[in-house]
Amino acid sequence: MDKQVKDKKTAIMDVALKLFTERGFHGTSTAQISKEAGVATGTLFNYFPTKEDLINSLYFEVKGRLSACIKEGLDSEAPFEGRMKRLWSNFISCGVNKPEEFHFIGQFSSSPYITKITREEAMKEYEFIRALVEEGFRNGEIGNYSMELAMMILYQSSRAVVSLILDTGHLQDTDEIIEEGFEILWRGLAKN
Amino acid sequence: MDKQVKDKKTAIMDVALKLFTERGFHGTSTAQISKEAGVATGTLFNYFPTKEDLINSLYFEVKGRLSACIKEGLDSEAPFEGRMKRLWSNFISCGVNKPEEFHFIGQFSSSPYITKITREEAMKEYEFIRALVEEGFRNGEIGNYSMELAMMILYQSSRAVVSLILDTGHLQDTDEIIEEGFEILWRGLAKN
DNA sequence: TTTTAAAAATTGACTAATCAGTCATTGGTG
DNA sequence: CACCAATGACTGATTAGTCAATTTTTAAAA
Repeated sequence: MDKQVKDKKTAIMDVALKLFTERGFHGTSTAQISKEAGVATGTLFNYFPTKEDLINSLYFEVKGRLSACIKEGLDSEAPFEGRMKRLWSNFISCGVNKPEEFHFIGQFSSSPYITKITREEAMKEYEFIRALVEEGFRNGEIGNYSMELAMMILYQSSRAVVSLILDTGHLQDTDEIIEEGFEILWRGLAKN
Repeated sequence: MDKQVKDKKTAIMDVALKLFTERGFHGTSTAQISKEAGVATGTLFNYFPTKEDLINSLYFEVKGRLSACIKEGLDSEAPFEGRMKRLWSNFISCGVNKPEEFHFIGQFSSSPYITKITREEAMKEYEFIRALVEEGFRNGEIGNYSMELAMMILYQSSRAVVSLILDTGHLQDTDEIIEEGFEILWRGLAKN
C-alpha cells in the first residue's frame, strides 16, 4: 500500500470519525464523507465495500488507539492503589486528549446497531482493566462488592469525568479533577 | 381533545419511543412509525408538523415521566444520607422499570436533533437533584469536592448501575445492587 | 534515458430505494 | 348538512452503492 493510497484511506477515516461523532452514523452520508475527504464517492467504496464496513473498520482502529493510550505505563510493579490511579489517570487524560475517539466509542457502544456479540468482542480490548480489578478483589484491596458493579462504576465514573472536562471546558483543571475524582472513587471502592 | 385523538397521538408516541430506542433517530423513518402505530403517514404530521417536533415532544414527555418517578418520596424530613439514598434508589429503580425511557434519554440527550430550548427546559426537571447535592455541600455532609464532579459521578454511576442490571439481566438482584452501589457512592462522596 | 503498455487507482454520472413532508379526497360524527 | 380528523398516493430531495471511462503508477523494454 503506497503513500497515495494510505493518504486517501486515512483522509476518509479521519473525516468519517469527525462526522460520525458530530452527526451520528445515520446522520452522516457517504457522499458527505467523500466530499469532505476530497475524494470521489467511488473511492470510498473501493476501500470500504459498504458503509457498515467503514464504521466497523473505524471502530477497531479507534478502539485500538484508545486502548493503547490507556495501557501506557500500567505494567509497573507499583502497589495496587498506584496502578489503579494510573489506570484512572490514563483513562481520563486519553479521553481528554482524544475527544473525537472518546465520543465515537461512547456513541458506538451504546448504539442500537451493535449486537451483543460485537459488544462483547469489543470488551476484550479492555480485558486488562478487568484483570486489574480482579487482582484488587483477590488481594483484598477492593471491598467486597460485585465484580461487575465495581467495573461499571470505575468505567462510567471515568467517562463522566472526561465528559465534565470536555463539555465544560475545564481543560486547564484536568490534573486537579483527576486527583479529586480518584479520591472519590478510591474511597468508595477500597477496603476500609 | 377527545379519546380518539388522544389514542392516535399516544399510539404514535409509544411506537416512536420504542423504535427510536431500538434504531436511533435517523434509523427510524416516519413511515415506519405511522405504519406500526396503525395510522396513515399524514396523521403523524397532523400531530407533529415535523419529525423534529415529534422527537422534541417525545423527549420532553419521557424526561418528565422519569423525573416524576425519581422525585417520589424525596420531600421527606429524613436525614441527608437517607434522602440521598432514596434519590439513588429511585434513580435506579425508575431506570430499571422504564428501560425504554432510560435508554431513550441516555442515547439521545446529546443529539443535535434536540433543540437547545428543549434541553434546557428538560434540565429544569432535574434541578432538585442539584439542590439536594448543594444542600449536602453546605451542611458539610459531602466532602469538599467540585460540585459538578460530584453531580456527574452521582448521575453517571446510577446510570452505570441501571445498565448493569438491564444488560446482564440481574433484575432479581436489583435491591442488593442498589445497596452495594450506594455503599460505594456514599463512602466516596461523604465527608470523613 | 525514453517509450510503452498493462495494472491499479480514481472518478462522477447514474440507479433504485427510501426519505420527510404535502394535499386533495374521504368518511365518520353531531 | 357542516365539520374536521384521517387518509395514502404523491413529490422532490437524498440515500447507499455501481460501473464504464479516465487518469496515474509501475516497471520492463528499447
